[in-house]
Amino acid sequence: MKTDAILSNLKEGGYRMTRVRRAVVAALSGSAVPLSALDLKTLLSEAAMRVNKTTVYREIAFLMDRGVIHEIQFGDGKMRYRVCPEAHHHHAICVRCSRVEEITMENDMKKHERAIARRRGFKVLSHTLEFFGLCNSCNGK
Amino acid sequence: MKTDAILSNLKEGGYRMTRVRRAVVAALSGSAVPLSALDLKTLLSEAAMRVNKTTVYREIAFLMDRGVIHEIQFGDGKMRYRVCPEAHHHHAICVRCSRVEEITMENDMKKHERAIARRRGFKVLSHTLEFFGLCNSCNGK
DNA sequence: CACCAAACGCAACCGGATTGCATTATGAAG
DNA sequence: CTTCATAATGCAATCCGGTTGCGTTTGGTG
Repeated sequence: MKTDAILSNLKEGGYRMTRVRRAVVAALSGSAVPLSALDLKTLLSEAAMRVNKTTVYREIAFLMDRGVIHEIQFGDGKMRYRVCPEAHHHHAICVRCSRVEEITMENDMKKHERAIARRRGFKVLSHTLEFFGLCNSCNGK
Repeated sequence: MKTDAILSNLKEGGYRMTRVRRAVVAALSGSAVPLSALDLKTLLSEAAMRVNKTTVYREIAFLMDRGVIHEIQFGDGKMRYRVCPEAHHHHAICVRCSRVEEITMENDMKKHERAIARRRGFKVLSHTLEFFGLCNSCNGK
């Protein structure tokens, strides 16, 4: 589990180690699926930890600012969060179980971005790419 | 302008032609940038048409159900809508002027989807891909 | 232990979107 | 032209994810 690595990094950065911070980082780094703010609050509550939703949102903002986590849009109006991977990548999101697989295709995307710049003078600064479908274990059920 | 074509299609489908429907379709098919529900309400109001926001939302749902328009996520918490193009495509969204250009790269995407299916058994049902950056006229300013 | 900023809790608030219900108006049938 | 069913509309209340202002608590250092 990379929870400890994240926490010690933050500690070295001079940030405080609070119960909420520990719990949020642990929940996010231990989850196979991206979590929404409410998901996090529910998880912590189930662990007998009383937390205010504002605190959850502020902890999310804190971790986002430090590049520890990033957000994913599922398209249902709720932001989901998960710990940042090493390199930029995309997601294959299972519409049944919500599990997320990471897809790397940066070489191809770079190629496309260059083509867009060349053909229409549009300078790409960022992009979002998500695949929705059925994961290996959900497919066929 | 394809407003008339859309409206006559709906009419043939047996749907009523109301002032709001006419105005919403005209606004969407005449706009270079995707419009939010509030954008639509404001536009209609400026055309001296008094409309309730609920009606706007319901008209959007109606047009979505019939495949006349589709929604785009800018990532700012507001859905935007625009008339469906003939073929599936993606967007290059200018972060300065919000203008949207259509990008077609379905052959490549199909290739990627097949690769994802082959390599990890993930069956892709749909995908979203948006490029954010500076359009030709905004770039360099 | 004392201190101060970071972190927290609470309540009120915001804005996009939805719902229930009563009312209006479209378009077809007579 | 009138009648009529129902699609469409308006209104008010509500939901829900997320934010803000402010007073209080707490982590961790001196």
